[in-house]
Amino acid sequence: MPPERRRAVAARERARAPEAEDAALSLAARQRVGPPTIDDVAQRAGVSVATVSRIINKKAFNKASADTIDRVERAVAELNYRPMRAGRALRTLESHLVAFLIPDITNAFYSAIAHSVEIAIRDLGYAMILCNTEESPELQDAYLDEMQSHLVRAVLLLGAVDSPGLRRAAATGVPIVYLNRKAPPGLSGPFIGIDNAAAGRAVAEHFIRQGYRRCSAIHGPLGSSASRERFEGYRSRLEAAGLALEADDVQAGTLTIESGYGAAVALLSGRTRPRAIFCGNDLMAYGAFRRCRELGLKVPGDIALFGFDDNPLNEWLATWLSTIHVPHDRFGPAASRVLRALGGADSADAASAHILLPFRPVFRESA
Amino acid sequence: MPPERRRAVAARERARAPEAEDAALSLAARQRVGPPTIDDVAQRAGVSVATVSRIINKKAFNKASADTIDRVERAVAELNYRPMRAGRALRTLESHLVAFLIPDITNAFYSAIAHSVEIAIRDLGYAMILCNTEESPELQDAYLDEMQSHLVRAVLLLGAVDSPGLRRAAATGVPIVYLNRKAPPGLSGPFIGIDNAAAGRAVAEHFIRQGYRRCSAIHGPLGSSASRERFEGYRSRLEAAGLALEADDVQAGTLTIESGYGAAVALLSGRTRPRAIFCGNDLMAYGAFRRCRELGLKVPGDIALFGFDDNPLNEWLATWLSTIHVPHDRFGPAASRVLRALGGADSADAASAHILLPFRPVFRESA
DNA sequence: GTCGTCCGGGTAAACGATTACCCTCGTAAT
DNA sequence: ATTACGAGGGTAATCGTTTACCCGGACGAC
Repeated sequence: MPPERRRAVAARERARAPEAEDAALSLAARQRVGPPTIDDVAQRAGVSVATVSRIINKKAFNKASADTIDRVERAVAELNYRPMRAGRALRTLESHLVAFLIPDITNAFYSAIAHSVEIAIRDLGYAMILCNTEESPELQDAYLDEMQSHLVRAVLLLGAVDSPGLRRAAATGVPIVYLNRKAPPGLSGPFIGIDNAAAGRAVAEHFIRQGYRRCSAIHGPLGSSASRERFEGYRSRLEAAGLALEADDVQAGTLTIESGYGAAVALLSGRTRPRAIFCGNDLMAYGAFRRCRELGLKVPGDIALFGFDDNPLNEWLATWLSTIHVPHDRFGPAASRVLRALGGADSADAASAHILLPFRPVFRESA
Repeated sequence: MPPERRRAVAARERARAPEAEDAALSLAARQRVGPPTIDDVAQRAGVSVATVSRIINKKAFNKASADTIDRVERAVAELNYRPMRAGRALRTLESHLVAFLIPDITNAFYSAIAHSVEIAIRDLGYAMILCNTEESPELQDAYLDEMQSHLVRAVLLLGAVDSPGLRRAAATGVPIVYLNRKAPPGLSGPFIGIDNAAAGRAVAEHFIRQGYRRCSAIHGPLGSSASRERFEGYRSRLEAAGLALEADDVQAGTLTIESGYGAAVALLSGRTRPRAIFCGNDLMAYGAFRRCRELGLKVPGDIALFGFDDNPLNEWLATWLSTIHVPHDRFGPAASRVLRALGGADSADAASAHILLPFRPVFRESA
């Protein structure tokens, strides 16, 4: 029997044997283990549980004298009491948990965002429960359901994919904040991320400025607003400059290194090859890079690679990769603002707020 | 008022106004929102809550006829009912949460472990609550306390640091599993990781085999058993070969890229320089790599770098880095075994089990 | 016919925390 | 002297689930 159970069981046995004499009762009371409860604090401070609760929650302070507050706080410290979340959650029907759904925890860019968000969430007094969705609608749904039953305050959805469960969750009222990727069509909700279309255009402009005539692209899943918009911005800007992408020069990928490698194999298999490749994220650029090296192509001398996200490792390991820097460390503070607003009076505004973070092209030219 | 609250409030108001006529009652009953409860399921299936509970928990099936089971399961499906965790947790005094404390979520090696562990935890039917401790004892303690109040099943502690809260938590009975880094002195608990001393020796042997006469090291915090043991294994093996490390050739770091860079600056500032550097982890090797390039040194031609962990990105971006491959994808399954054992009859054995994972030196020689 | 003894359930008491009311003073205004 | 009121704090219901008991009937053994 896990030790946490012993206390409950003891209490139940006590209840079942009301004829037990006082000695046994107090024995049972003394023998119980597990964390102290609010009852213990109340007894030790010589007050009722109501008073203790009011004091630890800093509510209705007019209902407690300074002396009482002091006694209670001492009792809390002496017993090392911490309110059990389950009891509180059950009564208030809200927890101190915030769910964070992440498509790929091993992607350093995503985990940098997770890091930033975790700090913000902790500062708000919540704890973060992290779920890896692997871009799978089924997994996302399973977690969405699970998180609801945990009474999470909010769901932060990094890289949302469309799914029945998402639509269900959106309808039930738990706040969903979309990070990096907007809500799927028909759904709305606060969004935190960059202007992907503008960023895509910026890449195109750089290529144009450099005088690259033949440009190409490896884009991510077009079902993702982020991937779609950045690709569309890039494509349309090139087209406006008379450099329209040809079908052969566009490959679709899945935002993984392996997929970037595979796309580069296809892209660079013709007799002639593009001068520059815009990749949907840095990982795909890493994959493309390997293929370039296998073919003996110098980057960026023979072929320029442009990534997206600016993986924190880039400046150390991928000094050849130009990319769009997405300010991962600003997701947390932004999420914090949204979360606070959702709890406030202007929650209607917050529910549809779009926070656009500034992006910044980073040009890396070294070999 | 958050929608989840409305139901509770409605119920309370109902209780406060017992003279309300039936119409108002049923209105209130119909108007309530929020997720369905076990009562709703029971009513819809025409049974008592006890029966519903027994069926959804697959307990005491002899107490339900096939017909009843069917009715209940249909009701659950139709209402999309999911038991609220808080109620369950409060009653059973145990949750479906497993805490995972990670020193640095942006370190891809750690997050690869997190990924593996998350899958294993999900397979066990639990959810993972992830906390970033940043190697800080204070943060670790705060999270340890918080997790206890969440009634977590277990705490998986990746990269434990010694702290009062850890000793307190260890005493209270919540199972703590130490990953990668052993329990601090005086504490015991199941451990999952590699034989760091042997791995350190393997690095030394490689250097000896290669004929490197002057070897050096950038090690991590010696308070960490992992860092200490791998450095000690390396140092002692070199010494046994007559290649004892000199004081100038050893630098301490903090397992970050920046720290590796700084250590390399110091290490490579003398008139002569070591032929090889063993770094406490891959990140520090990345930092050292930059310094080497700044000095115009070829890696591994002029100077060999040896890392530790085998960051998943290495084979794509750091093809010059030899390292000790730690099987990050085996932490999850191992943790799963430990967790299952802790719940089983042999929990005493499990509480002190050491699972040694196989490591594998990876030699990368390309420029 | 009487006694176990299963089957198939229902009843109600917990789990720990919160909070709407209720109660009792002391004091001040009338 | 009476009323009003605020300060200080206690009582008990309640959140959703689980589960130890209780209960009525069917059925077989004696």
